[in-house]
Amino acid sequence: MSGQIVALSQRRQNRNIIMNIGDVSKLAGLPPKTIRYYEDIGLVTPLRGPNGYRSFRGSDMHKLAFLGRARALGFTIEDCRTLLALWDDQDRASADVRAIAKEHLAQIESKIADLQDIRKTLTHLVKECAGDDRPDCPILQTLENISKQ
Amino acid sequence: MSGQIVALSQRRQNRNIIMNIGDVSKLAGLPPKTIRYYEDIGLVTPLRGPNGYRSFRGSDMHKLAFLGRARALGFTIEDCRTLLALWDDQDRASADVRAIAKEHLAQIESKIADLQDIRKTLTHLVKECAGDDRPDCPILQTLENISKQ
DNA sequence: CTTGACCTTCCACCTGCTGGAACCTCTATC
DNA sequence: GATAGAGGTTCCAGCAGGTGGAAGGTCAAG
Repeated sequence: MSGQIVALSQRRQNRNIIMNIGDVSKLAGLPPKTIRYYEDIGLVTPLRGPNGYRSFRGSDMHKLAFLGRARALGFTIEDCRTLLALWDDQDRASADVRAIAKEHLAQIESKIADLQDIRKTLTHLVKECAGDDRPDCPILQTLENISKQ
Repeated sequence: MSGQIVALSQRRQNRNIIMNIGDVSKLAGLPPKTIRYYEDIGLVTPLRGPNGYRSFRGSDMHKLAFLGRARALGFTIEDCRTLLALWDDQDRASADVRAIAKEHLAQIESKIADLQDIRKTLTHLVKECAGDDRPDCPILQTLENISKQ
């Protein structure tokens, strides 16, 4: 990890471990805009250099990477805030973390089920529809009157 | 269908086929707010009575029901706009409708795949985590460093 | 000393509604 | 005729989770 940082930002690394937004953006895989947004809502609090630039420490970087992964798993921002706090808290109970993940998993599963229902209907409709230049269309008929489904 | 209307709005039905927003709301299964929103964005254009109340004709009702079903299948508002236009167009080609549905189906399937990936990871993590009062937590460890997954 | 890549802030916009305030209107009842 | 309550109206704000763009400051290289 620190090898990457050195490779990516040799100058800064030589003086300090502090990075600009572009550097963390590349390392954490998050757009600068998103990182600024995360600062706005208090998920990270980078330092500021004398020029007004944000200065990200290693710990900020880690937080952002953590956030990127949690968001990629579909956790809400508020879940992320809680997870970050638990991460920081050495006295946490893993049960708290697990509860959040479990609840989130349940929502994911419910979403999958919803989408599978939709997929089933759509697949059926797409199969039924001739898809030629005639106007007759079972898809529109179904939307017109779902009982025809 | 008209039986329902009569049952639901006998007075109005006796004079005319025109309904207030509450009536169509119940019949189409959409909240009044949503119906007003759909008017705002030009999906329906009910008439207005002398009191300023919206007056929905049977055709407006049908459009709203159509919209409700299309939205329930996850079509975007813009898709709905197009589908409504095709529905109105007696000279449409069913291929146009089918293309929209097919594209939408592809997106649904991609979403399902994404969610299934997430589900897999979360299921694994939830299983791994003891969920007791100790701080050790594979979930946080994974978010900290996804390669540990 | 200029060029271009960064960085800054701020404000608007996206999707698809939803909540609430402030106000008007209709209908039923007293 | 007054009034209560259930409708209806408009407008403005906000949700999640950012994204786009303008207007401007800064830095490093040539």
